[in-house]
Order: sequence, then structure tokens, then C-alpha cells
Amino acid sequence: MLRLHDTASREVQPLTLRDEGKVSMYVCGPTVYDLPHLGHGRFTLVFDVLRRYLIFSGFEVTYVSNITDIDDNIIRRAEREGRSEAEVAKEFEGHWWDAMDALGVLRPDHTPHATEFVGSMITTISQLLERGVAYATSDGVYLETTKVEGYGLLAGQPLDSLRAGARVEENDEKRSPLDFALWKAAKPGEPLWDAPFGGGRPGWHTECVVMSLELLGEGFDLHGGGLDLKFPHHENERAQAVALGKDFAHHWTHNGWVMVEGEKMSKSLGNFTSLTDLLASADPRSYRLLVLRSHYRAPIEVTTETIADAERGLARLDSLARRLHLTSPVAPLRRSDLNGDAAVIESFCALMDDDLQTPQALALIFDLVSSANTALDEGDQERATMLGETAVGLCAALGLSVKAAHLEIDADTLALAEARDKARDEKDFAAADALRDQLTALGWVVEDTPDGTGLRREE
RNA sequence: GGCGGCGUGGCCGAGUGGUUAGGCAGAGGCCUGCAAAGCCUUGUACCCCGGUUCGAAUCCGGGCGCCGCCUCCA
Repeated sequence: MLRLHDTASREVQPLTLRDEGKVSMYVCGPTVYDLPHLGHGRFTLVFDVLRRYLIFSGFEVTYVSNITDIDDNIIRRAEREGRSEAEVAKEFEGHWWDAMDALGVLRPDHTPHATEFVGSMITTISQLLERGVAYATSDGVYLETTKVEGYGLLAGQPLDSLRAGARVEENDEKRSPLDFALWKAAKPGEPLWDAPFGGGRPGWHTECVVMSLELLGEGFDLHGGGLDLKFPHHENERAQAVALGKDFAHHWTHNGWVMVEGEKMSKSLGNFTSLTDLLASADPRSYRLLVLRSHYRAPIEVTTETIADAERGLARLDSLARRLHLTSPVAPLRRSDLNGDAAVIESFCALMDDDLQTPQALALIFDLVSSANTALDEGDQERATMLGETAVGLCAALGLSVKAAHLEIDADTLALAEARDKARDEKDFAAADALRDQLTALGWVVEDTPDGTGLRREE
């Protein structure tokens, strides 16, 4: 069974399952008020890899990831741009899915929107009030964290230090600085939902508890997100579940940060902060490779150099796929459907089962690439294909597709290639080289193959 | 202030008490008409100072440097 780092215990632990063979996971999604950034890209890739690997391992996975479509940032933007919150949310949710599709991140099985669950949230908040663990103030409803058993578990810090660092707010009705809003009373002009405790909107931490419990049920297996969510967001989700007397997530996993050349993130330095920009200017697969190349809990450095480096690594994979005419499966691959080098697949799984050691798993794949190329050079087509299929299959297990597909080549280009073959046959190398130059100028990379001039697009 | 992480060869980035990570880039060679792709070979690496040990980059102590969280930012 897969062993994964658990934030609550701060140890790598077996992922125990509520239902045998089935994994239920909830990953906190975006608040859609702006374009997705690199951090969004990383966490979605990390958990996409986890999900795909679980599927590869034969589990039936239910993956839930929410869209927060109402919050202060959305309200501010809507106000600034003179349009509705729903319009803002819709626009940026569109950008979100565009980016996810480009990254090859599988769509969640369920994508709850906060605004669809306000009724359930109101019910939940009422229950917390009834239980005496929440209280109303003039500006909303708060959870009384001091009444929650084990508050601070995920933060991993003594409550005193959390308290010491808590922001001093103008609201002195809060009984503890750590208490957080379950419900925010609407100010004039703000969108609101009616509730017994006054019109307003839900606080951020409430939606994920309500939606995860409603869609996955009590005691679901895994809750994930970026490192920054562990406190206060996940801490506060957990606090509500505990206060409700409900069994919440059994395993907490958080991924590390994205660094962009220290703190400088200006576009003038050539750094990417918007995922949308990155995806437009580089092969989207390069970001997945970059993410896989370091451990999911380690910080990663994203620069134009590291992206370019990953793109060249990709070229090596593509090149093998091209030599062997292999293509990646479209649907998530299962181990039982992969025929290949059994020993290597076994090693791969052992690495992945040990807290997702993707860097070593990649090393294994690149070793396969070398072996397959060697076999090809030695004329052992059968062995080369077996090794190549293993490599492509393991890439698929990580969600990394290879690009061997033959491109549509227009008639003019084809004519140039044929003319070059003819010139080469006639040993007219000056003419052949001139034709190659022409093709290069058109953006093609010319590679000689046993079948004559081979063409591929320059990346 | 409290808590936590990190410092590996030109770059990125794993790992480990003694044995080749891997990728990219570089050098040499093979293949090729020449290239491209591929293959082979190659690289004095582990922040500093002590200590433990037969042996430490890996363990312990100290130092230096960098970073994050403690603020509804993934």
C-alpha cells in the first residue's frame, strides 16, 4: 500500500482506506478571481499524479475539488469592474479549466461550487451554534476555537505561539484571536444569502468541510492542498468537523512551494507567475516534468532556464517514442494493462509507494529510454519496443504523455523532403543541404531515418 | 519572538555511514556524405569548524548563509 506523508502526525504513514480498493480524496481548489498562477499549477499536478498513480495501482478513486466562487476578492473585483460576482467567477473558472486541460490534469469527479452549497453551510453553522461552539457577533458567526479538542494539530505549533502571531483586528467581539468567521454578515451592497443568524455569505473554511463531507462522507481518506493551506484553512476545516462530532479526513497531505528566483517575480525578469503565461510560452508538459523531477514536499524553482531544461528532457522522451512509433494512452493507465518489463514496473511502484519518490521514478524511466535506444541501435526491435512501451507506460502512470504523433505535413513541405531524398540518392549533397536549409527555415527539424527524410517541428 | 525547512559537481535535482542517481549543459569518441537523433566515455560534488567512527557528504555539537509558516496566498 501507498505510504504518504501525513501532516497531522508529521510522518510518512500508510494511506489507510475506509473502503477497501477505493480512495476518496478532496483537494482544495481555487478561488476564481484571477488567472491561475504557478502554485495552482503545482498542487493540481501533484495531486493529479497521486490520483493517476492510485488508478494505476488498481484503486477506484473519487476525486473532489471545489471551486470557490464567492469570496472577498471576487466581490472586490466585481465591484471594481462593475459586473456581477457570478460573471467574474465564471470568467476565471474558464481560465482555470483551460489551464488544467493544457496541463493534462484530469477533471475531478465532482467539482462543487461554494454557491451551490450555501444551504448546507447554513445548516452546519446552525448546528455549531446549537452545540455552543460557535457564537454570533455583529459582523457574523465565529467558531470558538478554544472549545475544539486538539486545535492546532495541523499547524504543529503550540496554541500560544499561534495566538501571539494572530492579527489584531478591529473586531473585539471575538473571544479569541484564533476564532474564525463561519459566516460573514453582508455589508451594504454585498451579495447575501438569508440565514437565521442574519443575511450574509459563508466564510471560506466552511465550504470545504460541508462539501467534502457531503460528497465523500465521513471519514474520507485523504485531504490535500498546498502547504499554506495547512494553517489556518485546513486547521479550521478540521476544527469544524471536530466541533460537529464528525469523522473527517484520515490523512492530510500538503505539497511544497513554488519559488521564482527568490522573491522577484516581475515579468520584466522573464519569470512566469501566471500559469496561463507559462502554458502559452512553453510545452505544458514541461511543467509536469519539472514538478515530477523534485519531491512533492520540496520547494521547486521555476525559471525560464528550468523550464527550458525540462523541455529538452521531454525531447528525449519524444525522440524515443518517435523512433519506436509509440503513443501515450489517452485514458489513465492501469498497471494490469501495462505489458512491459515486470521488474522495472515493480521497482517503479516501490518508489512511488514510498511517499511518491517521483525523482527516482523518473530516473528509472530515463534508464529505460537509454536501454531502449541501445536495443534499437543493436537492431533488437522486439526488446526496444518492450522497453519503450514500459517507459511510455510509466510516463502515463505519472500523467506524462509522449509526443510521437506524426504531424500533418503540407504538400509543399513534403515535396521539399522528397526532393532532398532524391538529391541524396544522387549524392548531390549540396542540393540536399540547400533543401534541408529551406526546411529548417520553415521551422522543421530534419532527421534522417531508415525511411528517408524525417521531419518534426522545432519546439 | 515561536515553529519548521534547506545549503550536493556549470545548472536543476535525488539519495546515502563505506558501492554510478537522473536530466540539462560541456568535453572526447562512435555512427552519419555532413547534420539531427542515438550510443559510449568523461566530470576533483556534497556550506564552514570541531566531534563520534576503522570509515561521514550522510550521525552529534557549534557556526555561517538562505527560505517558509505563525496574516482567508496553492
